[in-house]
Amino acid sequence: MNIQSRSQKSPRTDEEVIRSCGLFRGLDDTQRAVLTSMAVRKRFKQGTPIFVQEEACPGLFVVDHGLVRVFRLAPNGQQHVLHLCGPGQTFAEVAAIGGFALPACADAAQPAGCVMIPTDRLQQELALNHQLCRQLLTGMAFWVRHFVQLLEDIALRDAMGRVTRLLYDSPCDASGRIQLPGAKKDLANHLNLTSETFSRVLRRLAEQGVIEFDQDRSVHVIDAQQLEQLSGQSQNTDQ
Amino acid sequence: MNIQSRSQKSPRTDEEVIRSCGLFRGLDDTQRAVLTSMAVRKRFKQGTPIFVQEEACPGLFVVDHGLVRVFRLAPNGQQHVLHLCGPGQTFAEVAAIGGFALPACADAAQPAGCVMIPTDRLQQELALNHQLCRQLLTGMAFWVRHFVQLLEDIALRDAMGRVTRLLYDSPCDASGRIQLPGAKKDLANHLNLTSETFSRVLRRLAEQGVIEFDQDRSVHVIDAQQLEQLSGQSQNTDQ
DNA sequence: CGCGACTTTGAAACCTGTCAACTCCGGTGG
DNA sequence: CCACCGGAGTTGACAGGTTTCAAAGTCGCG
Repeated sequence: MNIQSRSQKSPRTDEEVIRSCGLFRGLDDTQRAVLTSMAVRKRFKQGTPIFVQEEACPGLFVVDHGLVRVFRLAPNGQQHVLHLCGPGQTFAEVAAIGGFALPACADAAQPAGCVMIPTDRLQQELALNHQLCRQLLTGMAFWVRHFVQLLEDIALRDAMGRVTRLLYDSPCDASGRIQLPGAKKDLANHLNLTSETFSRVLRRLAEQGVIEFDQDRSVHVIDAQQLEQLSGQSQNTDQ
Repeated sequence: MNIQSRSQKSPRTDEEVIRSCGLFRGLDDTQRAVLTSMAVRKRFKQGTPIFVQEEACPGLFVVDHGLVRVFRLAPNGQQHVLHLCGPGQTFAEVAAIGGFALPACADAAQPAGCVMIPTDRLQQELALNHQLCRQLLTGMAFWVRHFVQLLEDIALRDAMGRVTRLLYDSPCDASGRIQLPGAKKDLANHLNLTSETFSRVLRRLAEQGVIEFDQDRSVHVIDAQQLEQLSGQSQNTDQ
């Protein structure tokens, strides 16, 4: 499990937010300054829609604080949570860079503040700035790889496998406590499970002594080794 | 349904193959010439492994003729078919561009010929060539969008929805005949179904008069309207 | 306090995977 | 030429995991 590094304070400068973002890691100060100069601040109250799919993309968003829920809406009203974006993560990058309509919706799962780089200014900069292009290109490649893994998880793992993998990949503090981001129903949906199944799996893990519930939506990992083992395999309970 | 455009002859020059490829659409002649100069020919007999996941990426592949199966292998031996690549399609682009290990395996589902652009030469070129960078950047963005759709399909649709969508999106000739690419078991696996379920769904569609089987692995669409309707919705058989 | 959203829990229904048998087809070798 | 074989595809019966439905419990908030 990853050890949570910094605990971020809310008021950060645009430059700090952009620097904290994985997608822009590798840019030098000059490059970042260019992006910072284009940045626009956005704030969203909990539950507020940020954008709707099929619309033109307003820009590339970097989360400063809070939690953003990116989800895809099917014609019949079903929705699937693609990402829960916390501080330092980006969303709508793909549409902003590719220059097409938004493939998904987003709203604020918790009160959230973002830095937005408008699509047109980003495009202008991309036309001139070779280094930025390359940086985003490799960033995008990582992004695809991430999706391939997500796809594999949903396709090849059963409920237990998906949940344990989520826990195993989640950041935790030094004592092994994991703060679940967002509501359980959103997490469950992201794993393509119902909240009921999610709940049941968690209980089974607790009964087996692998985890314990703390109050306040946090989970304490007791048997990290078994958790790893469970998250490593998939389907078939054999062996 | 898309109308199949050209039927390609096998022997094409490297330049023609690269031009036919969606990822490189938008490049001018000079740019394409640069890529062509780096190109290496590869041929694979049916069933031959092309590469194995976790290896270093040899290069970016463009399919000239035949069919390539790209799939991910889980630790327990299960596999999931990510793509069936026909003529004009690329694979291993992500790893070649991002410069990391291959996230998936590939083999020849049918005898196949490919044009390969070696990773190191591609990287060299990307370092210098701004236009190529931009082109691949937007290409990559489309690629991500494609994955989001694939994810949505598998997450939000039931077996009937996935199969009808496959049929609806498949290229057909003017009379509405669809040539299924590759073996049914591979197609089924790509949709995250077993071949048994795939077969049953197809039969149900035939019983309802939506499609008819021709011999020779091809399908004749009778009621395109109903097919569209079925492919548009998901889960729940209601209405 | 009381409403509403989230979570938990149980029972039943459903879809899909698994297992097994059978057919069909192409290739091999006697 | 034909018997034999193995892989792909079809079909049926069955089991199992998840969803669905329903109800009760919990938490936060006006």
